[in-house]
Amino acid sequence: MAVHSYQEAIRSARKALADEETTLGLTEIFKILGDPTRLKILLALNKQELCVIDIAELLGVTESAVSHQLRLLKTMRLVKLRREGKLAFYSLGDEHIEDLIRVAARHIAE
Amino acid sequence: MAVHSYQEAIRSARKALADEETTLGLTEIFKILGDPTRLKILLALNKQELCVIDIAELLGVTESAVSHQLRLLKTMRLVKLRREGKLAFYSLGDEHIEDLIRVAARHIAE
DNA sequence: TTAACGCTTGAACAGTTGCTCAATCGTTCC
DNA sequence: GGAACGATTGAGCAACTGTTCAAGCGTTAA
Repeated sequence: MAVHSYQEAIRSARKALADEETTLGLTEIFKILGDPTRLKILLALNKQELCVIDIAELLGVTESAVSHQLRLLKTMRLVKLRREGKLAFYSLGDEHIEDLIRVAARHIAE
Repeated sequence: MAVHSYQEAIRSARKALADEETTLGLTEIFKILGDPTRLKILLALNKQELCVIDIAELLGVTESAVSHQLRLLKTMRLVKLRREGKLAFYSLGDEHIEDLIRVAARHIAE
């Protein structure tokens, strides 16, 4: 639908901003993905579960740094945890993440 | 395709992390979207162009704050500028943004 | 029990971020 | 020209973020 007047444009924009709560929820997701360590963790867990030590080694960062970020990701329900003995296996907790990353990648490729 | 051994899982993860440059590009996009002011600007410009004063009023922030963020968005080619007299009309510079926001919204709605 | 291992946690620190404020620029109107 | 207006800019600041480091927890192996 085309916008016919500037007044109408402003009304349309106001409508797009109406749901403040959703908007803030969106920023939370994007903020999470906007850090290299966290995004790499999610990429690494894309198709399989991994334990903390291996994630750390794959990313080239300390276990501590990974653990801190995993806690955040778990809180946001983007990863989930399975304990097995003294190992902690993490895996993706949400199927939409893959979509998000794919769409963003398309932007880069343009 | 299923992963049959943990060694294979590690190989798969390593492959997912192979393209460091793309990964960093992705975080740049997500970082941009991960701020309420910037995301709101993009939402407001979703279907029409707007000038700085009106964006500021719609978001309830100062023109200065909007202008700072618009500069960033313009640098990243997420918005583009059209000057008309003393007004500066901004509009979306990329059609993928809408997709990104839609996919992220789906995550929230779950 | 003790030691080793995988992982987590909290405090502290350095770096970054987004805003405010004041000054300024460019355009329009008188 | 000068005033008004829309917009931009840079410096400064407060808040936030991600990492490091050291300490500690739970589990397993000796």
